[in-house]
Parts: sequence; C-alpha cells; structure tokens
Amino acid sequence: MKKNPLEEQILQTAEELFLEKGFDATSTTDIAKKVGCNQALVHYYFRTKEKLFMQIFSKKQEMVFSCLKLSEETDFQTALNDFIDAYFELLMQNRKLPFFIINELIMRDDRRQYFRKKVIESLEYLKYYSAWNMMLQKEIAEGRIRPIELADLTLHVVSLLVFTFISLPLYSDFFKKDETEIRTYLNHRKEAIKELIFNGIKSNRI
Amino acid sequence: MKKNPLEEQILQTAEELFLEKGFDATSTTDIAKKVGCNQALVHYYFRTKEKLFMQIFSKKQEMVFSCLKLSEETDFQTALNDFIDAYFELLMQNRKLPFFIINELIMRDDRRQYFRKKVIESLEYLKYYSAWNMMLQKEIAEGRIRPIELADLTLHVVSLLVFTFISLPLYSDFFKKDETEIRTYLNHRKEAIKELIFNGIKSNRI
DNA sequence: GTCTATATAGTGATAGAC
DNA sequence: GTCTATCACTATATAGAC
Repeated sequence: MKKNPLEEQILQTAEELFLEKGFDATSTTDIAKKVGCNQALVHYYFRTKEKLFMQIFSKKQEMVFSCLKLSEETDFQTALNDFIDAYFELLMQNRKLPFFIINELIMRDDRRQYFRKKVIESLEYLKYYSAWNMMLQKEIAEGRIRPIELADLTLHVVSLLVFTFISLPLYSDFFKKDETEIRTYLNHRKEAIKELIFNGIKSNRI
Repeated sequence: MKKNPLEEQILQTAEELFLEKGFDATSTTDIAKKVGCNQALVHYYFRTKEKLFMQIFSKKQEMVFSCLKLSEETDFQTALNDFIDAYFELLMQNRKLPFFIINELIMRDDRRQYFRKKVIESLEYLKYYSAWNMMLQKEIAEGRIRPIELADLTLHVVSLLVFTFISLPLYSDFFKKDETEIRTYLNHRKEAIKELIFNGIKSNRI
C-alpha cells in the first residue's frame, strides 16, 4: 500500500518533533505548522496524536534492541567489543534516541507496560542472553575475566553508553562545541569506556 | 520572615509533584488539589508557576553539587571511595533527583543556561577540581593508577551512578520489586560500580 | 489571606464544505 | 484528500468579593 506523500511527510515531521521535545511538548498544531498543512490533516491520517506517536515509538523502541545479536564463533571479549562498537554507532546516528525512550518510559506507565510486553514477547532476547552468559562463564572459569554477573556487566555497559548520549546536549551547550568537536568527543568517550570496561573485568591472575 | 503554613504546604506539595512528573506535566491546579486549597492561592503566594518551580529547581540543583567537597589528608582512592559513598547516599534519599534535573536541563534551554551560570559562578568547583586532579596525578606518577584524564574518570563515575537511578523506575516496575528488594539492589549496584571503577583504573604494574 | 469567577489562550478532535 | 470552522476541555493568571 503506497502512502500519500503528505502522510509520509507528517510521519517524518512528527518523528523529528517527538524525538526533539517528547510527546507532551509536541502538539499536532506544531506538526502541521512544520509540514505546512493544517492541523485537521494530521488527525485525518492518524486519527489521534497517541496513534501517530505509537507508530514512531514502537519503531524507535525496536532500534534499542537491534544490537543484541552477537557474532557467533568468537570469544566473549571480541563479542563485547563488537557490541559496544555497534551500539555506539547506532547511538551516534540516533543521538536523541536514549533520552526519548527513557523519558517516555519514565513519564508514562502505559508506555512502560507496552515496552515490558514487547521485551517479554521477544523470547529471542533470552536466547541471546544465555549465549552471552555461556561465553562469559567460560572466560571466568578459565581465569581471564574476574567473577561478575552478566546482569551487572550489562548494566555497566548500558549506563556508560546511554548516559554519554543523554548528557550530550549539556556537553555541546556548556562548552559550545560544533559538530566536528562533538564527533571527536564521542569517539574519545567510546575508547575511554572500552578501556574502563575491559580493564575493569580483566582478571589480574594473568 | 516566618512563612504562612499554607505557603509552606504549597511549596512542599509542588516539590513532590514537580519531582514526580516534571514541570510540564504538573499544573497549578494539580498542586492546589493535592494541598486542598484552590488554584488561585498557588498564584497568590508564588505569582507564576515558573517562579514556584525555580525555587524548587535551584534548591535541588544545589544538592547535585553538594558532594564535591573532598576529605583532605587522604589518598585518591579513599577520596574517590568516599565520594561514591556520599553521592550514592544522597541519591538513595533523593531517587528522583537525577531524572528531574536532567529532564529539565534537556527540555529547556533557559534552564540549561541558568544551570551553566550557577556552575561557572561557583569557582569553588575549580578549586575542588584541581585538588582532585593533583591527587590523581600523584597516583599515576607513582604507578598505582593507569594514565587517565580526570574528566574521563568523572564521567565514568557519574554515568554509572546517575543511570542507576534514572533507570530505577524501570527496574522496580519490570521486576515488580518492593522497597526492601530495591534497597538490596541499590546496595549491590553500588559495590559493583566501585569494583568496576577501581579495577578499571588500577595499574597492572603492581 | 482565601475564596469564586472569569479572561485569555492553547489543546485534541470532529463536522462539513469543496 | 484537504480545507475552515468549531466544540469541549484544560491551562495559567488575574480581578474582585469577603
């Protein structure tokens, strides 16, 4: 089913505004104004603001989980390194994604339930989890990584990655950085985070 | 100047609601309803919603910087350990503080400028920064800590601490945890974070 | 100081003309 | 499919009675 170009444009503009300002602070009038049409048209295509939002939210939410696949046939350290690279790349190209998701999940109970349901439905993730865990346990057993829960390690990594992008607007605003400097900063942060993680989990028995 | 008890109650209630739902999602009508008075009274005491909010925001913002003082006469590792303890304690007793501050700073340009100005005004922070940095450089020079920028280390620590509390609503909601379990979880996270940090920066030359 | 009433503006959503 | 007009609602803020 081919979409009307205007419908596409509304969807596109809504995405920009929702990502920029969140659900509450974005009105259908704002969207219409930016598109250059009238506000009724937004409701004609998507009926409610909520339905329009959820199309965007569920798409963005899937991006969050898109990096969990791990390259088989390799060791834990390489897999983790690749994961950090992939996730960082995703976030560099979608800088507002972390705050957008977190904000909506924290602010609204129904979004949180929706998100939770999606996670549980996707049994895939359990599969990935146990694959990761087996690799980690092997490294621990063989004395290359100090004993650590996968859940803890995951939280460490996610904290470091996500907060980098949540705090990015403060960084670029406080220090008046331009796009080139921001890119340099982000690449620097990626390496610093990797260094902390890999040194932090490395067993000192070797 | 003694405050009217109702004025105090409005301020208190506004604080709860702003911390819970943020500026946008809290109306002066909400506040009045929870206090048990009428909406006009909120405006009588504070004139505008913005002025009421800023009283709370600036107070909360100061809390963010309240843990920077470092205990003199000690080594870097101990000082960092104490800092993490102090900050974690502050956040455990003010769990909504991180998201509240971040949310307002990201959503509104004027709040960001206000925050920035406050940071710059407080030259105190520079003093603390160079004190921390001297101690760190000493540890690096003597081979106990691997070379690292203080800015990077600070960002690591803040990321790990702050994200723990930003994501806390998701944790307690997803896994249906009660208050006791949450406390256990938080204490566990604190130790896990310390472990990562201290192992991550420790020089392997010793 | 506390109330009711209201001015003004903005919201999401729909009806109906073209 | 796109528009104008409008409804019902909620918001902040103020005026004025008591």
